[in-house]
Amino acid sequence: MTGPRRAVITALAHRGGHSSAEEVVAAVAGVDASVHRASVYRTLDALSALGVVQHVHVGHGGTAYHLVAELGPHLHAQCRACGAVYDLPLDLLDDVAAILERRYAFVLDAGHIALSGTCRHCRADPSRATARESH
Amino acid sequence: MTGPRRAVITALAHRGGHSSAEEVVAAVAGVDASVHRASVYRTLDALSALGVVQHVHVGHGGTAYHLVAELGPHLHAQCRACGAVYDLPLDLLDDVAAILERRYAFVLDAGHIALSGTCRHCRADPSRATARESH
DNA sequence: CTGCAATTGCGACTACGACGCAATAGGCGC
DNA sequence: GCGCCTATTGCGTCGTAGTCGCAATTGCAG
Repeated sequence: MTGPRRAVITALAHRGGHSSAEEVVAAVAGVDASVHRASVYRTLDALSALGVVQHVHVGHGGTAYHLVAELGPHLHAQCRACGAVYDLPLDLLDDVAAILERRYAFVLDAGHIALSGTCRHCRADPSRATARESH
Repeated sequence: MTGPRRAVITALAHRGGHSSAEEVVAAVAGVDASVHRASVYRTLDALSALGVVQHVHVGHGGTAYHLVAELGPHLHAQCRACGAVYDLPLDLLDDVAAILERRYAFVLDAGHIALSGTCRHCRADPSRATARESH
């Protein structure tokens, strides 16, 4: 457990919730300015392998990282219009996972991607949308 | 309906299945070498808006495009180990969509992201994995 | 305290995609 | 068929996200 690794964990804890890799880089710089960008990336990979952090692929928005300990395992959904990421209960896709396993022998890793759709705010007020994915 | 647009549709049809943007660029070059990279990207966006093509965010693998007419609307799952993308029936997430709408007023767009997991081949033979997402 | 393997800092590099702008070409009305 | 106006294109450049090779460093075990 080296300096940079502690800095990454500290930064993730300090920010809370989901952070993009580049946000983590910035937050780490605030903890220990001598830590290099590439080390943050490598550390995030290493901590993923150890199960300390999880990463989620968010459709349009790249990759998000978060501490597992902070919220426990859970699922994600992203609003296509405003980009917000919502947390969902872990069991939401249990039935789907069972079907996939039975019919296709495919083992689902539900927490690894964010579902996509439109959140209630953006349904009501489409102008909320930041200049995100309109295509 | 201009030259480049036809070239993109032709290229997509010629390749069949799912193609990354850069694969489309390469295929288009084979049809009409004078078509610029940026035009392919813009055309894919335009055709998405028209509903002629669909794009899917595939966890680790970027974005994939396909003609809607070719297979009809459907869902996707990607194997985290080997990167293969599988097609799934459209109704697989209907129950989940209903729950999300009822409980969170979130409108699910199930076809827009690929579910993640491990396919039957990679379960049986982990060495199959190309140098993809191990983290 | 010493030595070795793992990790780090660094910079350059790739890939994917977006943007601004001037030139071009589609297709509509006539 | 003709000309005009708008949408689209080609082009280069920029930005972002992430990776790589390598030499220097650091953690840790003995």
